[in-house]
Amino acid sequence: MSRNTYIPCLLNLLCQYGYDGATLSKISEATGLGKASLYHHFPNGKDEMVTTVLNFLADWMEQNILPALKTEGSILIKMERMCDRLNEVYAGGEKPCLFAILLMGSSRDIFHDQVKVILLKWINEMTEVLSASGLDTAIARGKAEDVAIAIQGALILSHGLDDVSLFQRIIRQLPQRVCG
Amino acid sequence: MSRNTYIPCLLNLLCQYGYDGATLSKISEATGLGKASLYHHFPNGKDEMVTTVLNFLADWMEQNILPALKTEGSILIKMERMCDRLNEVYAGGEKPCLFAILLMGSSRDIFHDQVKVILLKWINEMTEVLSASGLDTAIARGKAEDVAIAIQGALILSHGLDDVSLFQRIIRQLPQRVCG
DNA sequence: GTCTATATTAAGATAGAC
DNA sequence: GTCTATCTTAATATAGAC
Repeated sequence: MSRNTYIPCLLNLLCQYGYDGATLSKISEATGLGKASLYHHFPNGKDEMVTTVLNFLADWMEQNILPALKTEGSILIKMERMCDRLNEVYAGGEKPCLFAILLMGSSRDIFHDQVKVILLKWINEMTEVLSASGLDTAIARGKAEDVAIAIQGALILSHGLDDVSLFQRIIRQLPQRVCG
Repeated sequence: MSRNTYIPCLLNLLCQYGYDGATLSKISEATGLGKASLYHHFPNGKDEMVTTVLNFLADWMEQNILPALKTEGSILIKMERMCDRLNEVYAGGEKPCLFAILLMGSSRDIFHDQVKVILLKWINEMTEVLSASGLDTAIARGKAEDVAIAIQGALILSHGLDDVSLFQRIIRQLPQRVCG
């Protein structure tokens, strides 16, 4: 069993319980591995597990979001494809964003730099695509930021209000909104 | 010393360290009270401290955000006044939102209901103001949600990217955007 | 590569003196 | 109303057998 086997399980635990709440006991139970076995796969303990998950998410973005932004077609099409993938990974708004989770509270100092790199890559890529369509660079950057803001905000509010329809509406309207 | 004395200190600790990270030891040090003294003021421990802070924030909203929305003037003016207060309470984007913090991770189950009530009150109030100006109710509701989404998303991104200019831009543009 | 058993630390919480 | 001292539990982490 490679350590990659446990990444989806770790991601779910972190999303559900947060960094502090995802204890080694819970991880042990969910993975079916004893604590000592977890340290065999992740010698640096929980922080290494989280870093591994973040690397996985960075890869996922590279292989899903960025290709969606580079497909042939209009900006509208590109944004629709990206939103489809975001809708998948956030399970229609049911699943919170690990980036936001790790940025709040005690885990922030540990993982902030890694999260920042991922978020920046996403926003930079959107900015580039929008610029390439002839938009002024500053305007493109602002629109890219607005997309990330809307996604993150919609996830927070959907969880806070127990109403995924907020996230779903944002996902549906975003492509048009970026083009408008 | 009433327990209200310690609310600003508790709020800061919770915003900085999160629910799990704001330990009784840190609270004891920051307030200058021993652990046993903290239990004198908050017999139910940390959860009662957090609930007290949430009640304070609900009051703060009642006395700051809602009045701003009810001042004389156009929707633009109302929104500008509300944004001024939000800019204050979030320290220009430097300070994270306790609601978002508590909604993520292990504290979610404990405080979700209380947070939901506060967020709903805010959104409902904005919806009412927008409706009163002649807007269709569903449209008004959507715009109100969009405001909350933009604020929450901008706070997340500003912290994630170490760049409060995102929050400040959103705060600046929101009033116009709601009216557009 | 997985386990049992355990070490170490720190968390939340309480008793009882002053 | 605040304190010192202590209790209980659970967290991360490790040693060493298999």
